[in-house]
This record gives sequence, structure tokens and C-alpha cells, in this order.
Amino acid sequence: MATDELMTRALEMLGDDGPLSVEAIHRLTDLADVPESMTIAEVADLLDISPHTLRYYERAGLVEVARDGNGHRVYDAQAVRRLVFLTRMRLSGMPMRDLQHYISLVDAGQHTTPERLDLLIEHRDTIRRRIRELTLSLTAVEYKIATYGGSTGPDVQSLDTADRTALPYEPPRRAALPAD
Amino acid sequence: MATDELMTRALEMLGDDGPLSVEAIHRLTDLADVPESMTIAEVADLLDISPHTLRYYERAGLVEVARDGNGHRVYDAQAVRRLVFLTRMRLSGMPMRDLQHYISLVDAGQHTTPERLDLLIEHRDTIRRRIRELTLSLTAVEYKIATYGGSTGPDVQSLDTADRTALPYEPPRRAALPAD
DNA sequence: CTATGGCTTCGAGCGCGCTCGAACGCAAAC
DNA sequence: GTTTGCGTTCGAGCGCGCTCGAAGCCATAG
Repeated sequence: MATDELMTRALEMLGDDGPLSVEAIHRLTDLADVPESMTIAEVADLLDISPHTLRYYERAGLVEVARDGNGHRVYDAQAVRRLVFLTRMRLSGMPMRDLQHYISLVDAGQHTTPERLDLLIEHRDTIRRRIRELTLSLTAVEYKIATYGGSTGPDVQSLDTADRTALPYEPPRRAALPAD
Repeated sequence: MATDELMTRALEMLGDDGPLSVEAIHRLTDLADVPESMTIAEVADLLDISPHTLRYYERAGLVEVARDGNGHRVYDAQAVRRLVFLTRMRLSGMPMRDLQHYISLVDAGQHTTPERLDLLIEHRDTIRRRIRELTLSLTAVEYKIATYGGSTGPDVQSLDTADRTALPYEPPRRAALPAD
């Protein structure tokens, strides 16, 4: 129930533009079909990060990865799933520090689930705040775009410029607006 | 018209939590009542950044600021308005580089408005992408929170855990979910 | 048999955006 | 007259998250 609702809400947000949504849906869905084991290049490709970064994450203690006969990394399904999670968290702005803490809790065992939940909830709230911040900035930028131009305004016609009437009438330089 | 619409949309987003909205609305509205001139401390306070950062922005060529008899900075209304803008752009993730470029266009005169508009539009799209990214991550985190716990789940009851029925029934360790 | 290519480890380096410290100046308060 | 406090300039340093390069190993291709 809640899940469907969440998914739906998220997918609704995508409607507008194309490029992102493809990888994005990928990220949401490919938890299902993770191969038995993968090479570093394959994982890097999957997560759209560099092998360097993958090695860096391992050095940072975020995942343990087995080696094959040649000493090459072999990522099992669990490691990949963890990396999907980690990548998502990084992408949404969780610091390495916190991720290291979280992982240490995971490795510490079942009894740490409450604390892990706290961390997740905290991060959720951080994301929400950030979205609100960005939405506000977006509004400001949209406003600026809409009221931009005055004398010169080639792209502006496509936007609603009617509300410039609310401003002091002064074609070349606006008065109540930032001078830029 | 469009303005009201934008504002309304932005303000709608705030409803939930308190702390951010206060400063946020501030940022949107205080363009109106900017004093004649301000000290560095006052501006720093207004923008919620450090005097150090203000000096840094000046060194970076983003604003010119006059000095008084003692060599102290005197921010006039125009400088403050520009800094409000700059701070907003920084907050929404525009790199210093781009801001420097933008400001150089502003200082180059009226004929650069089309290019400035391009930059603004580009940044608007960047913000939109970022919001969609974050919304997706948010959904993932919310999903994880909702399906978390299993045996141990004190905070989980407050959330809808009904859809765990969609997962393989396995109390202590989940199967189809990331093992963390 | 030698390339070529992809992997390994290790430590160093980098780009970004601040952030700070040192050494100093001026002015009002005690 | 000294102390307190806020400002100045300048250059260096820092925290973050990668990112890269060197030197070497191994396997397959030509």
C-alpha cells in the first residue's frame, strides 16, 4: 500500500524530462536481477561510478569484496546490493562518515537496527529539507527568468511576463529586483 | 500571475516543517527592505554566512564593496541585493565558476542579457534534475524505512509496514532487500 | 614470443569552497 | 592609557570525495 503510493509519487515526478529517469528507474528496480558475481568493471558500469571509486569505497570499509585466483575482485550479489544502497545514499548527499557509521552498525549485528533506523530517518529528513530548499531556489530562479529582459528579451516571450506590472514601471533597468 | 503561482507553489512546499521555512521566506522576501548601507557583520548575519566568506566572494570578483574612512567595508543596497542572489545560487548548487561567469556578463552590460538568461535557464534545469534525483532517493529511503525492522522494529509501527507481505516471508533477515 | 589490456596495490594529488591565523589598525569604554 | 572589540590584508590550510599514476601481475590475441 504505502509502497505503491511512494513509487507512484516518485514516478510521477519523472514525467517531464527523459535522460535522468532511465538510470533512475534502473536504480530503483535493478535490485531484483543482480547476477551471482560481477567484476569491478561490471559493477562500475552498473552503478555509473569508476572502478577507482569502487576500490576507494572498499578501502573506506564500506564493503568487503572477495578475490579470485588472480587477485581480481569478485563482487557477489550481496556486495552489489550494498553498493547500490551506498551509491544511492551518496547521491542523495549522505557523507562518507555517516555511511561508515551505518555500515559499522550493520556489521555489528541485528541489535543495531533501531539505531540504523534513526540514521535513515534523519537522512530522510535531510533529503526533505534539501528538496524544500531547492524548490524555493527553483521558484526564485523561475521568477527571475520570468521577469528578466525588459528591453532585451528573446526567450522571455515564451514565459508569462505579465506580472512585471507589479513592479515599478521601468523598461531598461528593474528597480525592486536584484541588479543583475 | 505566474509569479503568484510560483510563490504559492513554493510556499505550499513548506507546510510540513518549521525551522527552514523561516529563513527561507526571509530569503525570498527581504529583497524589499534592504538598508542604505550595511557592515560586513550585518550582511553576514542577514545571509547567514561568515564575514570570511563575504571577503572571499569579494576576492573572487563577485562583488565590489566600498570602504569607509577606516578602510572598513560598506555594503550598499545593490551589493547586498547581488549577494542575496549569489547566496541563493550557491545554495542551490551553482558553482563559483559559473557565478563568476554570470557576474562578468552582468558587468559587461545590457547586451549580455540573452546569455545570462541561458545560464539561468540551464541552472533552473539543473535544479529540477537535482530535485527529481532527490525525490527518487527520498522514495527509496522511505521505502527502506517502511520495510525495515522485521523482528526488531520499535519505530516501525508508526509507519505502514503492511506491504511487507509483498516480500518473501522471513522475519529476521529480509531476502529481496539490500542486506543492511 | 611478445604485445595488449585489464586488473592489482599504494600513496600522492586535486578541485572545490571555504576557513583560519597572524599581524596589524582604529575607536569607543573603562 | 590601556584594554576590548571589530575590522583589515594576505597567504596558508583543511575537509571532502574522489582521481590519478606508477609499477607490477596475469591471460588472451596475433
